[in-house]
Formats: sequence, structure tokens, C-alpha cells
Amino acid sequence: MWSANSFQRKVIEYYRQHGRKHLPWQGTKDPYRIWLSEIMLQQTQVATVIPYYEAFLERFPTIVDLAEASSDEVMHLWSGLGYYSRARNLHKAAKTVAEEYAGTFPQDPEEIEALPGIGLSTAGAIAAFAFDKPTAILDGNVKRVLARCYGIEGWAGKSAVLKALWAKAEENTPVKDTAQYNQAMMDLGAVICTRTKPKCDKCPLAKECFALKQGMISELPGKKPKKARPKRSVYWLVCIEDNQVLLHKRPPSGIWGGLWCFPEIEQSEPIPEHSQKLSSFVHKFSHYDLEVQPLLVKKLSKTGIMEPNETERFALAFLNKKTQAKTAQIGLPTPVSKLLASLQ
DNA sequence: TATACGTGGGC
DNA sequence: TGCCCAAGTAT
Repeated sequence: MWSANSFQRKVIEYYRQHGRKHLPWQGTKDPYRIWLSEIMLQQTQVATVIPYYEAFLERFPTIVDLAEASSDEVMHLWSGLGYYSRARNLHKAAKTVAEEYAGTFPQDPEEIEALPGIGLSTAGAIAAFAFDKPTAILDGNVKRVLARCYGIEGWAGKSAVLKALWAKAEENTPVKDTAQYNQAMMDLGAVICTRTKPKCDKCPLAKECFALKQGMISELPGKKPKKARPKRSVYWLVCIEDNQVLLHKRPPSGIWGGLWCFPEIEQSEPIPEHSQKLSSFVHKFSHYDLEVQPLLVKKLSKTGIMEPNETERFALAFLNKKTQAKTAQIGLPTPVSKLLASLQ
């Protein structure tokens, strides 16, 4: 097995020759742009992120622009990207940077990690990429490369496994050229050491890779134990009056927090009178299935479900023109957008 | 430590 | 088709 120094050189040399260097967030030292990319890329693939990243920066070019925005507009620009707590935390952190750091992003890794939505790995990435700090990262790409290369078995959700992976990450991360090394490891994991069908013939670490030598590519890294996925069944009340449709802003925590949805009731409740069933569908989350039965209702107040006085929790989104439904500056979950589009 | 939290791609 | 999971964090 190589020394840490030899490992670093091979990984960096691979990146110098073959790595991706022109992704939209590369080639900048702007901590805001690096931070935004790292948050959007959490559990999300590069190709999905790119258009969101461009649009977000177009509207919010600086941290202060973001800090001064309404939450509805921030959520609007995150709509469809998923894991919406990322956007809520991003907005909250931008306000913190604007108010407590005078709009200048902190350089200390510990201060970076103290911002909401930034964990140890993301803090390490930002500190290394923006400020050339010697901080290690351990995202999914790095975990996969290290688990295979060193034969670290077990699921990274287990603390002992995570600890072993972090130990290797720290051990191999150079104090000099940390940013280049971190970028190279991410690239190696994303392009070469992929989950299925890795391109071992092009891997700079193939010669000493434990998984390759032992025929354990498909066993490493260890898989998360699977659990049953429950199903929840709800009605969505589609109430259209004067070419306007009633939407409800969800509370800030929980699924689709801060986004606007059709008023929702459990299917264990009786169907409101004079309601008409539209086409039902199943929306699959990673942790449960949501069976949605949209109901066209005349007047929401006549359903007896909702009190009309709760005006602060409700608002109207216009549907009378396609452009208005599309450009309303509010956050809409993907299935809500799709159902709205189908009503036009 | 286990669970909540979105969406779309790959096979 | 259904399942796994992708640049994770918060609780």
C-alpha cells in the first residue's frame, strides 16, 4: 500500500490530466458561490444542479442579495430540487453572514460549520476551496473511493465505519494543495469510481485497490439496510374560483416546509360534499409513498374542513394565465406544479 | 443511533 | 418495474 504522499500524487495527477475543471462552480474562489454549489450538490447529481445553480446566482449574485430576499422567492428558486431544508438553512445562514459578519463569509472552519445546513464535510470543502485551508472532506464520492481502496467494510451510517473513513480521509489529505486534492477525490468518485460499473481500467488507484483485487467492487461501500416504505393517503382539495386556485403555505418544518400546496386532508376523513375526483397518483418519496387523490371542490368553506378566518395561513395563487402560475414567486413541490399544470 | 428530509437517473 | 441511491445535515 502506498504512503499518503504517493496516494495524493496519484490522485492529483489523475485530476490534472483527466479531471473535470469547467463545472459552473469551478474556477472561482468566491465563498458564496462555492457554498451554494456544495449545498445544492448534497444528495443531488451534478446535471440536476447546474440549471438551478445558474438561475439562483442570476437572481441572488451575492450573499447580501440572498439575505434580503423573501423566503417565498428563495423557495421558488429551489422548487423541484428537493430537500428544502437546504434552502431554508441557506437563507438563514445568509442572514447570519450579512448581520454578524458584515456580509463577509467566515474563513474559520469551525465558524463555517456553525452556520445552519453546513456539516463537517461541507465546511471542509468550503474552507479548502475558498480559503485554501487544509481541511478534509468526506462526501459520498470520497467514501466510495476510500472504502474500496482500503477495504473498509460496513455501512457508513455506523459510527465505527464513519470513523474509519474519516481517519483515512484525514490521513491522506495533504496540507498543501488541499483544494486540488479534494476536488480530485470528488471527481475520481463521481467519474471513475462510480457506484455501478466503475472504470477501474482508468483509475489511478487500481494497482493497489483492495476491492478490485478481492473482487469486492459490488460489496463496497457497504449498503444501508433497507426498511419498509410506508404509504400515506391524502386528498388534495382543488378549489378554483374566478380562475384562481387556493393554495396553502406549509409550516417551516416537515415535508415541503415553507412551500405552497393544495389544502390536504387524510383519506380517513369523509369526502367533502359536492366534490369531484380527479385522477389520482402516487408520489414516491425516499422514505414513504404518498397516494394523492385530488378533489375538485366548489367552496372550501362549505367543506367544513377549514375555517375561512385562517387567512394568515392561506393565499391565492393565480391560475387564469399560464404565465402567472409558472412565474408566481413562491415555492411549489414538484407534484403540485404538475397538478397545477394539468388544470390549465 | 435511527430517522426525516425530495427528486430523478440508472439498471 | 421496482429498487438503490446521488457532492449530507439536523434532530
